Amino acid sequence: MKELDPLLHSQLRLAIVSLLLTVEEADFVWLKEKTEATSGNLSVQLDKLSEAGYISVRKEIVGKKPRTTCSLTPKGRDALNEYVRTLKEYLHI
Amino acid sequence: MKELDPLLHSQLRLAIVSLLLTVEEADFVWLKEKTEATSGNLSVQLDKLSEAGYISVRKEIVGKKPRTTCSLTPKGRDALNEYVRTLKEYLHI
DNA sequence: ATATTTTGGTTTATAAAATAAACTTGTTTA
DNA sequence: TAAACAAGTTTATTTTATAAACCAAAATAT
Repeated sequence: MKELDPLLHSQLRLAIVSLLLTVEEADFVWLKEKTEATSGNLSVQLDKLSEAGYISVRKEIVGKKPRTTCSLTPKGRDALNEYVRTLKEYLHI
Repeated sequence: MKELDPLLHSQLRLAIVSLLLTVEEADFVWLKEKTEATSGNLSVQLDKLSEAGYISVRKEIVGKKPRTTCSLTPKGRDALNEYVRTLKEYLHI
């Protein structure tokens, strides 16, 4: 049996990547609202996705406030597609 | 966002349940071969699924050897269906 | 006959994740 | 100007997954 990419096979990271799939760009605050994760957890998981090259993260100051914007990279998109393929094999869907 | 049943959202447990979906009954040795898990890991995860009522486990001695046979319960099947529904929502598939 | 290996596991220990709590820095607001 | 808030980060704790060690009985080799 093929293994499920452990980077994607995590509740929160899968949620993040799924959201990014629909939206082209998303900031920290929006992701936090959508996922209902704590800031800390979200921060950690974004780092992991970023280090894997699955998402790109841009940090800037906008109107005196910090803003962290994320988007799915082609590599991330590929990984997700592969993950879905594997899942479908598992679940016969 | 709905949460993915943590009992199913685990590489090995999902593999086990997926296999049981196709086969009505399976013994420890067969599951071990198919999943390529270690005995210890398999034993632990079967216990968790069993305690959750997702699978039923029968232990017997057959021809002087122990045999552990597992099968998916209706509850387990329902949980898996729900899990799949949630995943589909996440992934838009 | 008796060591030795194999089978079919279980139990315990370790490594890795996920999550939460505490902290930081700058910014409003009372 | 002290208190509260926003947007995060860092560190600590808990939970999970995984692996290593162990066990009992049977089969095999010596």
